[in-house]
Amino acid sequence: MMKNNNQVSIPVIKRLPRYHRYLEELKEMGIVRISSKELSQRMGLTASQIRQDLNCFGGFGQQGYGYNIEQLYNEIGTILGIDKKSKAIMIGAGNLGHAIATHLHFENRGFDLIGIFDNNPDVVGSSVGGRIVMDSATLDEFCKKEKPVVAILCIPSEYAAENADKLVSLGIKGFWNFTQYDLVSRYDGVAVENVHLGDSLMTLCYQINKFDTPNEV
Amino acid sequence: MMKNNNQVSIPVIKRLPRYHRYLEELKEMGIVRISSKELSQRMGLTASQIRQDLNCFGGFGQQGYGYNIEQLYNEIGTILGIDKKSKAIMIGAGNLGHAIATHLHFENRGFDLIGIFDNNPDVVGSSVGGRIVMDSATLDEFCKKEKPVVAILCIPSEYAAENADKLVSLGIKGFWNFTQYDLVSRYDGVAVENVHLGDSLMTLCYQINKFDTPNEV
DNA sequence: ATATGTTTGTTAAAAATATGAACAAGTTTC
DNA sequence: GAAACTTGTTCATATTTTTAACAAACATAT
Repeated sequence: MMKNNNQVSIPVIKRLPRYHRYLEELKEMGIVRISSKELSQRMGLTASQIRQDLNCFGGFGQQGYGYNIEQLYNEIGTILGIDKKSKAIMIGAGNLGHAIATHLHFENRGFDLIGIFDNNPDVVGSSVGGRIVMDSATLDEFCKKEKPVVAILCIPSEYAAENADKLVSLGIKGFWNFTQYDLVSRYDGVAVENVHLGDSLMTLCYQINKFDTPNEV
Repeated sequence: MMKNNNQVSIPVIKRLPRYHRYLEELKEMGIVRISSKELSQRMGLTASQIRQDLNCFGGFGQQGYGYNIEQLYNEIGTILGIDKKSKAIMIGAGNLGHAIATHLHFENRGFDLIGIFDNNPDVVGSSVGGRIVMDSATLDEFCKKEKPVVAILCIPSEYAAENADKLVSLGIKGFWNFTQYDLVSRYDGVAVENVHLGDSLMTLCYQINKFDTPNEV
């Protein structure tokens, strides 16, 4: 069913989780089928874009009928790979790491969080979301044995570079980066998904002040 | 000094915080000036783009010299409005809210977090980052008195819509939305900055699995 | 069965965004 | 004062992303 996924653009990929969310909601409402037109109205975009996005991966709909919601939901899940359950580890169990580890449902999004590491003796040994925080000193050994593929960086920005280098050498193929440090294009074949909360907040700041700033040409 | 900010594209705005970060780093390294060429090499983009981005707001450089780092840093800060210190409140003091409230430096990014609210009696009254969590029942009164402009939503997605509607009626002009709920275009003149962590994780999931999936055309 | 209305997949056009080249004018440096 | 830089700006081009259009396929109703 799947088409060539050789070069699907990032913006398309970024929209898939949103489709997935809306479809899940529709599914739970008991709705069976939907047209690109109606979905577009619900989501606030054009029907054309929906059809084109989906056709990057294959034809999941049917003329005159539309899309079967459950089928499309599953297809998008497969495209995203959330049935794979890749092994992930978290580096840093501070405030943010703690919240991410307990708040997110990794298992619903293609990951299995198999280890949390910190170098603070006060934190090592404590429980975070039912998982015991391990000492960073044992990271090498752990990785060689368990072979995680993704690392979640919840450490201070100044330690990001050295940690990332080390993790890549230990076989990590992707980062979920919560630090301010730019991991962009530092390594080949390593995926990086940045969550720059500070940048996001500043963008909001701009938008807020834009409205009530008089034009001062 | 500022040009017309009537219609600067979102991609440009989203790049400003990154410029800001790099300039801060250069400033702390004691470097005084930099050319668009050198900055472009450090940041992995073209000198042309940097000059064009900056010129959306005005001419901050000087021929033959380049840009004064401290000055440009301050200018970008002003453009983003981080000196304004807009009043912000947080709704939801669970794991994530707790982490956001204690981890982020709001005062460096144009905001002053003046209140945290929750409706869980076990949480109300506790201290989060030095701030006492207030009862959601007192939200109306608080807003009428303090007039916050931004709300940070750290509540379960199913309560997002009702809370947002209420907050808008109480004068909120912008949301930092950590829920999965789509606040897009629900209100006019209200800024929304989404942090969809689940979507971000699924995007990473796709990228990870893309590499090791054989083409099945 | 047939006609009518719906909706997809796909192609083509349009819009937005990014890139690159060029250059006069102002600075710095020697 | 001359040579080397570098910006702000303009223009042309390339790339990416979005929107529009429509034939072919299906559903539904009579």
